[in-house]
Amino acid sequence: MITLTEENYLKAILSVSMISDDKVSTNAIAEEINTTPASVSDMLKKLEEKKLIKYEKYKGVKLSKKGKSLAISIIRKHRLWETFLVKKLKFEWSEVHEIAEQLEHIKSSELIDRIEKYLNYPKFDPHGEPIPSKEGKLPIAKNIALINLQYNDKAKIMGVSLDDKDFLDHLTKLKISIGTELKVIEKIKFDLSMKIEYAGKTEHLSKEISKNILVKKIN
Amino acid sequence: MITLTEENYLKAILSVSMISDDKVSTNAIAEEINTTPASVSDMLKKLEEKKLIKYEKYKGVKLSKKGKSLAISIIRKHRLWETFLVKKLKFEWSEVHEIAEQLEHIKSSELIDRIEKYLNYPKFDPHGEPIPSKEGKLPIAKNIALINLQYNDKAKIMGVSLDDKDFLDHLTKLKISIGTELKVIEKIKFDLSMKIEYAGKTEHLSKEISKNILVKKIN
DNA sequence: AATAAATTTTAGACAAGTCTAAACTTTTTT
DNA sequence: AAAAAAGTTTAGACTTGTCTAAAATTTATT
Repeated sequence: MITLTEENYLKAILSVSMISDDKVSTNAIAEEINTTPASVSDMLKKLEEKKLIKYEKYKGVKLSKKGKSLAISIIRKHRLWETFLVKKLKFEWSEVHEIAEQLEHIKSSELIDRIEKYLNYPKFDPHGEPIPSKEGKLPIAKNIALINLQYNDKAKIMGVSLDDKDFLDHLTKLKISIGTELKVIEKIKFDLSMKIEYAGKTEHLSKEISKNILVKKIN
Repeated sequence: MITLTEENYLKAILSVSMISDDKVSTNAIAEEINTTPASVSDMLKKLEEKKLIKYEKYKGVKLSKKGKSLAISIIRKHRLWETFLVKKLKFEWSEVHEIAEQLEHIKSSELIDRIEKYLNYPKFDPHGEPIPSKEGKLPIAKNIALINLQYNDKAKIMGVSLDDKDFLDHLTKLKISIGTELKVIEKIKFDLSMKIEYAGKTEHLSKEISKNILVKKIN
C-alpha cells in the first residue's frame, strides 16, 4: 500500500525531473514540497525499499518504472479532476488546484476512468496541460514560454505553467485565456518585460507573468 | 484542524448514537470502526480536548454541538457523493460506498455545495437515506424495517439500512429496488424469514435480508 | 453486599512522518 | 591539493494513531 505522503513525494520527484531531466537532488525535492532535506532523506530510503525510486546516497534519485507510472497516474487524476471542476461544476481555473490536490489521492482507477469518459476524453486540462492516458503516457506539450518570443512574433496562448491563484486571477482580469492570439509589440531588455497586443488592446507584462504563459507561434 | 481519523470517529459516534440515542459506549465505537477499545479511549481524550464530544471517563460519550454538526456534514458529503456516482457516473448502488468513504473527507464546502446543485438538490441518496441540508439538519426517515410487517401488509420499499456490496448485489439480482411495491404473504416464526409478492412473483427472504430493507406501509 | 464478569482506561511500545542539530560527502574555490 | 562551502545524511526527539497487557471501574450475579 502506498501512502498519501509517498504519492506526494513521487509527484514532486517527477515534477522536478521534468525540468532538469537527470537525477534529482534532495534539496530540490525539499524545496518543491516545502519540507527539510532531512525529511526527504528519510523518505527516499522508504521509497527505495518499496522499489519506487533508484537511489544512491549523496548521488541523487530517479523514479523507477513503477514509481514513474504511479506519479503519472496521480498527474492524470489531478488534471482530470481539475477539468471536471471547471467544465462541470463551473469553478474558475484559479480555484481548482487546492481541491484537485486532495481529489488526486482518491484510490479507484474505475472512478477516474469514468470521470474521463464523463468529460468525453479531454486532452488538456483547464490550464492547457496535457492529460496522461490511462496507459500512462505523459504527452510532452512542446509549447514555449511567452517570454521567449521576439519582437513582432505572433502566437496563440496554449496554457500556463504555474497553477497559482493570484497569477491566474490576474490573467483573468487581463482577459488572457487559453486560445487568445497575440502579437509582441515591444521587448524591454532591462527588466525582461514585454508589451503585447491582443483582443484589440495593448498590455504590458512583467517577466514573472510572461515566463509562465505557454504559447505556440502562429503567422 | 480536524484530521481524517477524527472525522471517522465522529461519524462512528453519530452512527452508533442513531440506534441507541443516549450516551455511546467505548466498546460500541470500537466495534463500529473495527479497532480496539484502548484506541477508542485514546481518541476520546483528544476529541474531548477539541470540544467535539462530551466525555466522562467510564460514563460514555456524546457529540457536542460542534461535533454533531461536523459529523452530519460528513454524512452529507458521503450521501451526495454516492448520489453523484450513481446518477452521473452510472455506478451500481453496491459499488459506491468505498469510494464515497474517501470522497467524504475532501475539505471544501464550496465543492460539496456545487455537487449538490449539480445534482439538483436531491433529498435522498441511492440507498434511500436522506441527505442532510447545508444547514446541518439530518432528516430522520421514519420508515420501518420490512421484517416488522405483518401478514397481508402492503408496503413500498423506501431504502436500505446496510451499505454492503453483497447485500445490495443480492437485492439487484432479486430485482428489488427503491420504489418496489410488495405484499407479505407469509411469515415464518421459526427463523423469522418471510415470503413476499412483488412484480408478479414470490420470493422468500431471510431475516438478514428483511431486517435491512426499509419500507413505508401502503394500502 | 461481596464476588465475578464485563467494560474501560492506562502504561508502555511501535510505525509513519516530521524536525533540529551535528556529522559526513561532494563540489567549489583559492 | 588543501580549505571552504554547499549539499546530504544520521542521530535523536516529537506527534499522531495504533496495539497488547495490565490495572481500574462499573455492572451483574449469587
